[in-house]
Amino acid sequence: MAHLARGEGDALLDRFRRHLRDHRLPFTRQRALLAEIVLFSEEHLSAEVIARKLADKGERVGTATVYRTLDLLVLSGVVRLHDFGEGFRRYEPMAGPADHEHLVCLRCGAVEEFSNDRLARMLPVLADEHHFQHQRHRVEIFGLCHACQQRDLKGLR
Amino acid sequence: MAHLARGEGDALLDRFRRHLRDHRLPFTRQRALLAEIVLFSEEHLSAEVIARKLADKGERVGTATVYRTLDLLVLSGVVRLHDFGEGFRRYEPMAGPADHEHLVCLRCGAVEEFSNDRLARMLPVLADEHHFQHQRHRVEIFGLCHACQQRDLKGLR
DNA sequence: TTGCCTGCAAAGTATTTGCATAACA
DNA sequence: TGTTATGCAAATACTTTGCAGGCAA
Repeated sequence: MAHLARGEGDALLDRFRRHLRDHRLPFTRQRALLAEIVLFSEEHLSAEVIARKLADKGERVGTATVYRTLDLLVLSGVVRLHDFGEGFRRYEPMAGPADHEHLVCLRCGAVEEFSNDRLARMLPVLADEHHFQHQRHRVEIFGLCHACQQRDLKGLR
Repeated sequence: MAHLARGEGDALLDRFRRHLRDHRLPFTRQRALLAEIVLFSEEHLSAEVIARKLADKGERVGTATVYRTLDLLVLSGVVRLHDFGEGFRRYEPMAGPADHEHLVCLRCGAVEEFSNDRLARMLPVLADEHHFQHQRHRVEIFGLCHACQQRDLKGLR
């Protein structure tokens, strides 16, 4: 992960604030707290993890507010929603215009990102071959992350 | 869809029966009914749709049995489980050893399949470049199916 | 017969909604 | 001050589990 350039989180936060202002929606304490957690995170957070981070800070924020604010962040275009088929959703800061794909570790659940031009160019072409109009896509590779591979090697010795 | 060669459903059904026999598990009426619906389907069915198909046949099969039998079908390796992030899961007959990817229509929800050798070879390589051990992957392209594109064109005239 | 299965209903998990109160602009 | 948000709790959607009774081998 760790794709956010310094200041990128700030830019997203600004965009979020602008979105709220443009729609005459208040920038509340809860929204600020949530936005900060998600927009400056290097991970793909779940609603539950976000709620726990708030609780750890000593902030009392209701579950409904967490979900409603996440919706708002997605609507503002500063956060991207993911469903890796785990039974819950994850949220990550929108990292510039560059799309990226995911590597999901089946052992430890870690999620890494990658992007590849050749892949990105290929998918709309493949769609077209099937008379399908590509709008967006999702590529996920499931397997073992580097750390878990190392751990396996150690275990075998 | 429509990828199943004639007789392929029968082969899968045989494999399912063999799996049950090998594990000393009974081949019950419900399991036969469910297997038939899923293994001979051309679509990616949800548990709900499967239950409805059973009900339409006048068969009374409990929800729990539907889910438990689907688990069994997945375990036997004759059915593949999918989660397209719709809030529920879908099941499709395992179509030979050839992996395929999905085209999901955002308008009508139709799911088409496709496969591409170059793509299939590319993904393990990309994983490897990130020191990630590829086990399986998921490629989904979201957009408009041919029918929905046509419909749009008509609407514009 | 014996073990596994089945249906039902209750529990579980993640998320959404309704409503009285509270906070923002 | 007038919206709109918030927290709580109840509701929802899909799936899983527990249990008493019922089939398959």
